[in-house]
Amino acid sequence: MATNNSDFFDQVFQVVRLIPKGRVTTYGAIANYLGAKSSSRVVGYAMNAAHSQKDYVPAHRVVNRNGQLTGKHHFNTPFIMQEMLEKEKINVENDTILNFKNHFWDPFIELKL
DNA sequence: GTAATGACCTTGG
DNA sequence: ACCAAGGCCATTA
Repeated sequence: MATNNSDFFDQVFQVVRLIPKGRVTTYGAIANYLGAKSSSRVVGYAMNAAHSQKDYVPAHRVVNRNGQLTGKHHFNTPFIMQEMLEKEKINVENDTILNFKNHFWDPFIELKL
């Protein structure tokens, strides 16, 4: 361990960066992909540190199981997240992604673990 | 060092 | 079907 306890965090960042444009995923999916489905909270916490990361992390493409933009308030502005998603051709209304299942990006299927 | 919180999810009543 | 509580891991006070 080279003084890098971001092991789990780095994993999350890697997966999030791999999310293609116009697609979204959930914390549980990432956690489950990493083998820690019970630790979905840590995934969300990792996103909190995403801003501290050197590389940009599309945290706006990560939402909860309900497809709700729970972490929009953690961005620079609470509107940036929805704006970004709309730019990705993703319809967002009432802080919730429409056709969420249609835009859902599953690492298990896409990354074929 | 202990206690409480958090961008969540699952299960029980 | 709806409401409530627990669990998991890490960070911060």
